[in-house]
Amino acid sequence: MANIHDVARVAGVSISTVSYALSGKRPIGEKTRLRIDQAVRELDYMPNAAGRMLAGTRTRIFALTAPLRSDTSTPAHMAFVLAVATAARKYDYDVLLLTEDEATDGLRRVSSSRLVDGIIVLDVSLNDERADLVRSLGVPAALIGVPGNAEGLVCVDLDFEAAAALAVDRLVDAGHTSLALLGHPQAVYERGSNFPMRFRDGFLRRASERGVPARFSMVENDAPQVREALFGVLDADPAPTGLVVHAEEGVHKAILEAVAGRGLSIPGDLSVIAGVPTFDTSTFTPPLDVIPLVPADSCTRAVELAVQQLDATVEPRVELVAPKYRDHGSVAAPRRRL
Amino acid sequence: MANIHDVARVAGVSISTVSYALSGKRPIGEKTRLRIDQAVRELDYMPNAAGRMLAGTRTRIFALTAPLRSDTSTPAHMAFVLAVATAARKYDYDVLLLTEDEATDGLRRVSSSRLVDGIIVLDVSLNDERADLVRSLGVPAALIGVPGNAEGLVCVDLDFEAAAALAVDRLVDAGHTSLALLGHPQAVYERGSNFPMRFRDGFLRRASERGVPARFSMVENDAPQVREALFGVLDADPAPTGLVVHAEEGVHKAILEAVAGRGLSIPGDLSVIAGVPTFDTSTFTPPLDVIPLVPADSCTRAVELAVQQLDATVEPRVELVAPKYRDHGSVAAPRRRL
DNA sequence: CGCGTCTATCGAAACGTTTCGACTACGGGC
DNA sequence: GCCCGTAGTCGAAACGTTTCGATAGACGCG
Repeated sequence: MANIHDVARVAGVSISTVSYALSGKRPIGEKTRLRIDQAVRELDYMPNAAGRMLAGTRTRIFALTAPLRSDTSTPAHMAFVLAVATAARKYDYDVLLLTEDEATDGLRRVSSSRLVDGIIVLDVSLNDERADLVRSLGVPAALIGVPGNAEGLVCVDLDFEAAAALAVDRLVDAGHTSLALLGHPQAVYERGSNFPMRFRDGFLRRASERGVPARFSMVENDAPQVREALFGVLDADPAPTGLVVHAEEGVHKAILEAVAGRGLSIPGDLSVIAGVPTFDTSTFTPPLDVIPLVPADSCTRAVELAVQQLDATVEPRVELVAPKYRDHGSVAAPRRRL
Repeated sequence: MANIHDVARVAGVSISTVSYALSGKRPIGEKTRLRIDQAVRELDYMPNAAGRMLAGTRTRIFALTAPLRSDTSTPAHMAFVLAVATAARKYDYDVLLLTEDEATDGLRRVSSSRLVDGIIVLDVSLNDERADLVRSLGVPAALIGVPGNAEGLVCVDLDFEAAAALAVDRLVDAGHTSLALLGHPQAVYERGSNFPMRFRDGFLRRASERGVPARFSMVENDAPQVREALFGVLDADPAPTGLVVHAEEGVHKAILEAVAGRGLSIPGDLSVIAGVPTFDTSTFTPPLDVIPLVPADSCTRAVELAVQQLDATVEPRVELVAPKYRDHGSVAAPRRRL
């Protein structure tokens, strides 16, 4: 495998000239550069990563810590991992994957051995020990999600409260006077991530601000229980005519089936909005209006912030990404009460 | 950040002594080692990864290439990624994640810059360009899955044909005389991975060997269509009393619902076996007998084989992992024909 | 007492870059 | 004619390890 000395010899220059020609950090004569380019191609030269890391002060690697356990990993997790990896490549960074059982030890290891230049933290929970660790390590880092104590940290996340509020506004603006939110299974609210709560709180607060009665119900991820929960909600008084769903893909499908099974039409009898899913609701029958959670949005920004920390100090902050509404025709004015 | 020179100075020895003390590659005097250990703790020393890579000939990093696109990533993919990362750590290896759109370029990049010691290839498809690339790179590698042309490659995979045959045997041994397989959506068989076909072929072949009529039907991932496909199969003549399902989790659930909805009991009216899922079927209602696909099995072995290639030549091979059957009571003798 | 054989340790080279400082040659401004 | 700045190039140091070969002392043995 060719190294920089080989290239220098073939091109008839010194190695520093080769280095500068490749990095462009100093001007190089036209024909010299051509000879060097030629030699590089001829030898199929590619700089050795270890040499580079050692001499430069960058490894061009980020650690990505995702609390992945095979039992709790949804397709959404994967989408985030993917989005981080893709965003990192845009800055010529690679991604080293750390798993759940290595969460803190792994972070400690790769950062104090200087294997990585920074850390991206995924799926941050309210009481996340990785948040404290990152703070104490003092390494460039960006969290995707907001921990209980975000002091001194750089965090990025979708504005879940605003997303829920946006859903409420849409429904109320369309004329609905009674709303409901079907949420994740109870376990999700108890352990871990705080975004389901933020969505729920945003929903209830805005409904109250708008003076509209609203109920919230948690739903297990299982078709019969979905149906039961849905019917329970729809039979309330006053019966909700606007529904927001914040749940897994399977639950959405089960809800649509149950709605159809009950002889209700969307949006004729019931207006429905899907809240912050990572999957595509436009292929559902019927397609659902949606306020999507786009992993690429938060992840790109997080990587960007991590990169900035490499040669400048970045003020700690919580950046909330504004939600967007996508209309697919599942919201309409409520049918007149008889 | 302390380096090996600092440790040497504090311990009052030379750096080579420190290195040998830490690696254990040469004998070190008792009290010298104690002084070194003490210095290491005192300074919180951790060897610099880049220096190590450069001097040693190992980077202690594997590349993991997974053809992940956010649109096609199932929880199963994640389970494999996870299993590889976990297995790698057992050998003190870290995992660098390469994504779909970087598949070949990324592999080329990380291997010719010597950033990784080897490559683990996930979710190999029949006509996988990564297989050819790995062959031509001549880098230690292990594929999980079997490409069309496996020549010169080290591959590991579950023995899907044997798994299907095992399912057939169980049902036939229990007395069933007509079987059916509900498989993945058609698209899965057309594009990509070959394991669904291998499972299907194993099923049909063993059924034919056992002289039992068997039908195969592809099922879209959508509850109404699942029901339709199921009923279509059950209404065949002779009506199958033994059913094998090779599909996503949601499809399994939809099938169980549809079976119940039709007033059929498991295993009273219908015996059901789940074929090579990565999810847990013991919590279904009713729990299903299963021949599980355990990501950790193949992944651990693949990592092991990659590690072996680092300092020995490993003969190219396709290693098929033997399937195991787990009984949860969803198979019984068929009810007597009236 | 001299020799070989250990054990424990050291010094120095090597890994492959990047980057700093120095040098030459050249052109322009005064 | 001198001074300065700039383009283009080179040599050497530095990054932090691992590992080879050498050396010094201890020990047993003839």
